[in-house]
Amino acid sequence: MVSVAGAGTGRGSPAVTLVQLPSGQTVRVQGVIQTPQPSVIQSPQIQTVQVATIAETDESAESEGVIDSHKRREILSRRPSYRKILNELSSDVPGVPKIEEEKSEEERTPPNIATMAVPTSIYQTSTGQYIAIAQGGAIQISNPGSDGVQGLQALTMTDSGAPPPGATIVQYAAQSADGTQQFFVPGSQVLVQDEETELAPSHMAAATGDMPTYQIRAPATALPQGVVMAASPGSLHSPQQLAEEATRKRELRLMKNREAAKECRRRKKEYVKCLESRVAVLEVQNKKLIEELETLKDICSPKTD
DNA sequence: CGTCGGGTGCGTCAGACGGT
DNA sequence: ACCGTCTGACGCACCCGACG
Repeated sequence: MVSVAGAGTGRGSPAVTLVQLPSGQTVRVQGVIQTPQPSVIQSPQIQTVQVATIAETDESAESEGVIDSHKRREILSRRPSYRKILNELSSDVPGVPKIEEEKSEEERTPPNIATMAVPTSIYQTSTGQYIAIAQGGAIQISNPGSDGVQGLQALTMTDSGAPPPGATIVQYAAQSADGTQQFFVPGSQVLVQDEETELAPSHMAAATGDMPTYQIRAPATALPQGVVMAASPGSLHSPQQLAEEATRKRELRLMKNREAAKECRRRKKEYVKCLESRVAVLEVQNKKLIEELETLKDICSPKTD
């Protein structure tokens, strides 16, 4: 699980130990005695761990009477942000990767767009994705909430044999297909029909490799079923329109929350991995401390027969 | 082969939290 | 105060190995 390779353990020079973590990551661990920190227990790195384990230390805190009930309640009710905790960990431990801060849409869009061939139009979908249509007709989708690898998806335009009147089929390889997606393009609409969802009502994300079909339609008189045009509140009149607007808002909220939940789970997994790595590192440190303590004991109190 | 239990991922809801 | 985001909790579906 964790392999340790000693390197430069000579006295007087900083002892460096290479620790092979389960994830394959190699971490350099310095000899603790040479480091300025007086005690491992008082290491500032522990503070961030305490944030996540406060609930478990509730009993001891109560027995000590150090924290009054109000304060404790306030602390207990505060949920940890995996990003914050991990970033605090990262600032303490250089080897720990940071979770990238979410950038504002204005900030994170340009790098993706910059790699494109001067798009003539950039649109945002109802799922938060950005769609850029270049002058050559190429369509690229950038997913602001995803990794860089997934962030840019290339669409391929295909002229099938007999497309529906006024429709162009656009295909792209999606990393995950989560239900029907809709996005709106002024002058034309794009309807994503997730065949996986339609044919098999399974919600599992095993649709990797499936090819949802985009249909770009001209703003015809009748909208395709399932497509809801974004309407400004001022243009709503009838109760039916209000209900549709409420439904649309709810769908949008659910969609965003769905994505947020995915992202949260991803961060949580990353956070747990980080903690496991720290456990591995601290175990190695602890082992080395014990060994050094034994060595010092031998030096200070040689055996006398 | 059918069943059971554990593990995992997903969607949704509710509530806390932070920004405006 | 309002709104968007984040995250714990819950229920559900699916997968997989163990077991009879």
